Amino acid sequence: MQEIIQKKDKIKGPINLELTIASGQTSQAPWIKEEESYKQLITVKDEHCLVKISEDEDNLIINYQSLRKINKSDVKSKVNYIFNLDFDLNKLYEYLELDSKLSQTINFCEGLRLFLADDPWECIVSSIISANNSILRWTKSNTDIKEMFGNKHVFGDEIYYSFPDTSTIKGIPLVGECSRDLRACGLGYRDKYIIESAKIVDTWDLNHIFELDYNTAFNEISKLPGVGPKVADCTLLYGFNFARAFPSDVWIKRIINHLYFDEKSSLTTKKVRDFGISEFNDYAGYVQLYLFHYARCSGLLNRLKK
DNA sequence: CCTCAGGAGGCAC
DNA sequence: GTGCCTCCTGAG
Repeated sequence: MQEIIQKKDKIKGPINLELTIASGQTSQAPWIKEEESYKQLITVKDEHCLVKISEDEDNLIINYQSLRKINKSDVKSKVNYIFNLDFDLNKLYEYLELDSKLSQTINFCEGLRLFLADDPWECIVSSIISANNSILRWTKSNTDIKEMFGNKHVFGDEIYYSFPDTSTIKGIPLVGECSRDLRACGLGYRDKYIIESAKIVDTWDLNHIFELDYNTAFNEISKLPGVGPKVADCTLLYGFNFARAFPSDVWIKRIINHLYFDEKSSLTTKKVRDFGISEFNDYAGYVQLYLFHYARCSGLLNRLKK
């Protein structure tokens, strides 16, 4: 087990691991909590690496191990990427303070950061599963896919499963042909979307998506079956770190409607997406994250249900 | 038993 | 382009 100590005062703004991991962002299933640390199998330069992250008052502590040799600096930059530690949260808070509707979110979201995907392909699948679904079922499906179809990795007495790649998933038979099918993971009719998407992504170089401008990337990713506007934006935000993406669902529509429009206005999720992108620009993704978490914690979400 | 929530796809207009 | 229905699962 190797160790990386990262001083919190070198990070721009606060970091709350618990909040970030457990806030229901659709990039990946939550990391596993073990006493005071969180652990997960991630990939570092194509090598599988078990990471355990914890914190004390002054430091983030990253412990890691892998079967083959990997560079400490590569582990550090991947973990920093996943927890968006290079992002300046203080600047975001200065921006949120300018709008009284947004400034109230800070109290509920102190240290909440984007929880970015270790693997963009995993994020595409988990975002497809999130559509028309609940967080509880979504989490279970993601975990089941890894355990049923992923590769097993043993570290001492601990067993982890990596997320199955496109060539594995595209070969999974549809329901009825085999008992070990995707529906056994509880994801319902989305099974064919995932298998068909795997066939398409298998012919893509996903790293290419990172290089595109946001609109082009949105059009590209929208070509996949099961990927509509909301899922495309989730994928671009959490899987490819496009800060402008503003995932717009019924919940964010209700919140935006309540805060920025007449209660009786006829907003659609599409209009809300356009509003979010043009209003919040490069902070759109964070504003969506903060508004949703604020609404859930403040009780606003429950009031908007009625 | 029934009803409901949640986005994408598909079809009608 | 907009409106409406179905897809599956688990919770109530």
